Amino acid sequence: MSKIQTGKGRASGRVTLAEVAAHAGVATMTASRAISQPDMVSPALRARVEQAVAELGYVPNRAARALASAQSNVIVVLVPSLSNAVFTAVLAGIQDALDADNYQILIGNTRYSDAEEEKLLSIYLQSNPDGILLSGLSHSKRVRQMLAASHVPIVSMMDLASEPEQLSVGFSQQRAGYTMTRYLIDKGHTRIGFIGAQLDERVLKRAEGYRKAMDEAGLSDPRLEIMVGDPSTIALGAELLGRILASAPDCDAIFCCNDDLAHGAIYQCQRRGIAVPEQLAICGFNDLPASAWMNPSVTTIGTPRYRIGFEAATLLRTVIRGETPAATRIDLGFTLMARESA
Amino acid sequence: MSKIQTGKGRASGRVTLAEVAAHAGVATMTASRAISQPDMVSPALRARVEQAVAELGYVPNRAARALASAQSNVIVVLVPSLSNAVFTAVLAGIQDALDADNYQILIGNTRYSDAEEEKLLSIYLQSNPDGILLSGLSHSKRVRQMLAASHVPIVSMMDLASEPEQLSVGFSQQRAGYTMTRYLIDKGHTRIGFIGAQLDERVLKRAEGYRKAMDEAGLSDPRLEIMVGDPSTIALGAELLGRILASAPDCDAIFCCNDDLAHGAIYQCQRRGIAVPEQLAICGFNDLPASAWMNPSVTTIGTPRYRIGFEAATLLRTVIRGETPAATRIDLGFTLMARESA
DNA sequence: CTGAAAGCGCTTACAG
DNA sequence: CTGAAAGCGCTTACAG
Repeated sequence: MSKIQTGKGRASGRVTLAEVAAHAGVATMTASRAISQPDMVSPALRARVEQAVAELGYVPNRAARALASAQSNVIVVLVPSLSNAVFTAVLAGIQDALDADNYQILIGNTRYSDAEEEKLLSIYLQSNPDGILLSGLSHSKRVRQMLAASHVPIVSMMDLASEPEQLSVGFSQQRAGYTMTRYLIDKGHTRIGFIGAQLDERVLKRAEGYRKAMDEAGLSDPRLEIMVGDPSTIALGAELLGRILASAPDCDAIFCCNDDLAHGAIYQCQRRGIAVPEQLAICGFNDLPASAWMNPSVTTIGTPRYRIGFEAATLLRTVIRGETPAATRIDLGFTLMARESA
Repeated sequence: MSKIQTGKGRASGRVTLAEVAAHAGVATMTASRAISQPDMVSPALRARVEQAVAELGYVPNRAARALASAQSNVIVVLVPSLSNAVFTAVLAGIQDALDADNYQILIGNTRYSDAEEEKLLSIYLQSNPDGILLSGLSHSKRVRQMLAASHVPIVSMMDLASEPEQLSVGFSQQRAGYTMTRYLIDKGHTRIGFIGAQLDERVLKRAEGYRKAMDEAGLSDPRLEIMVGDPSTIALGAELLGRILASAPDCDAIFCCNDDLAHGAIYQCQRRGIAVPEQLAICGFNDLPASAWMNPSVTTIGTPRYRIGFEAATLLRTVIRGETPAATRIDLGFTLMARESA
């Protein structure tokens, strides 16, 4: 009883479990159980502990729990961008999937940089995460080494892995690029340009799909491709429209690697007096909200980003629990949204 | 020496500091210092420890460090949304400000919900954060109690606190709302509508500013106000345009509480054949990227969201270090962006 | 500059 | 169902 102190603990200045236990008149570990595994404690003691927790304003120390249990309840999520609506939707899906469990989600923004990804991973690995959600399949050697050494379960999001041992949830970026290009070809376009920015692995795969379709149709022409490493923005789309029309003035359709670019290209056409789609068809990728509302509305590829996050988190949780997942490679597909702009 | 094991630690399955120390032939605490305070260790020993770290692939256990040092190096950030570009910009500013330091940033998305904010805060408080960055000034009683009991330094973002003891970084939402409304009045508009969604505290303050300006000009009319709790989206803007024109058919200008709504309203005007700004002026708030590019380009309020994050994090860091900040209330202002739509 | 000891606040087997 | 003991992997004063 005399262990009840001032209500302030020691080093951390916080109430400890031992103080709660003393206050409730039980052993520390009974208090621990009353909190973590309430079913294993008699209702009477449980109630006393709960009351002590409330009276003392006890806040568990997560570091102590993690250290003692060798279990962090942390899940790390690495995304390349937070300003891209695609990844914020992925995050929303992850949050929803993990909401019931007591996981702490560590969100890292790699900003499309290998160095940043390495840095974040090395820091987050210090938290001994239960699992990791990664964006994309291609990572630097150091990242792969750290990941392998950590023995932490990983699920890759956005695209599908070739080997089934690697857990992945997404859709074929290449097939989506191919599908959109075929759509434009089937509409009768013959001079179809491709505008790619950021040049992350997903954009590169979409470009591959574009090239495949163009090759098959005998329509390939390097002048029709504009690829730049800058981030995808509306402003860049406007600029690249000018670049591609300079490079291929007879261009009759443009496949933009994502919607921001397509929006910028369309706004720029409006300023230049180019009729979309009559003179120039323009389509995008990802189906951002504005695409359905702009005038003209934008033809694009709808992507299941929320579901990617949700299913990836669900899959990861299954693996963390030691259960065997029904599938290790979950293809969520994509949808061609045919609208006015192409 | 015989302490060097298989390279695998015990419970956590990881290499420990003790193993690193044994490998380097030094005491555990010398190894600890070589890593945390390298200046306090002789170059020779430091090199041996560093080599041991590399050879063994040592990853520090953050939970153990936090527990022993009673210092988490965690900073909690609570934002109401991740799909709103305003808050992702705030986060980018925070990241940049804290990049050099070894902080782990815990990002929580409260989804504009008090209950969710309480839940996240109670979980994050378990990590014993060094500091907290909060969005807005108004919080539930439980949140205020938890915050007070925690004794953790807090900086509020987005708006300015009335009491100087409360650290805050942002700008006056009310003044911004007033400024935009005055602008419309000065342009000769007399039937100025206000469309508000989400109805978080910032929107409410902007509405207050709108009302003040309208009152002063003797132009107030409740039929000119549409307030709904739904999240701000382009789709909602399109819908609310219809609602306000039904409520006040003679409306000659609309102040949308943010850009998404303004975009939707403008797209809807285009579909209905209403000329913007000739028949109806429309303006927004926040200056999202599309606002500068749309046709017509959108008159709006430019807000210093990136800088809010950056300065708030910088202020918090100052306080955490025990230093006295130059100012406790940092007004970053706003900018009226007069463009084509109003 | 270097080190042996104690302790951070929990949980995990192990008994009873 | 309940509890005394040991230990998780670090760091913090305190000596030398």
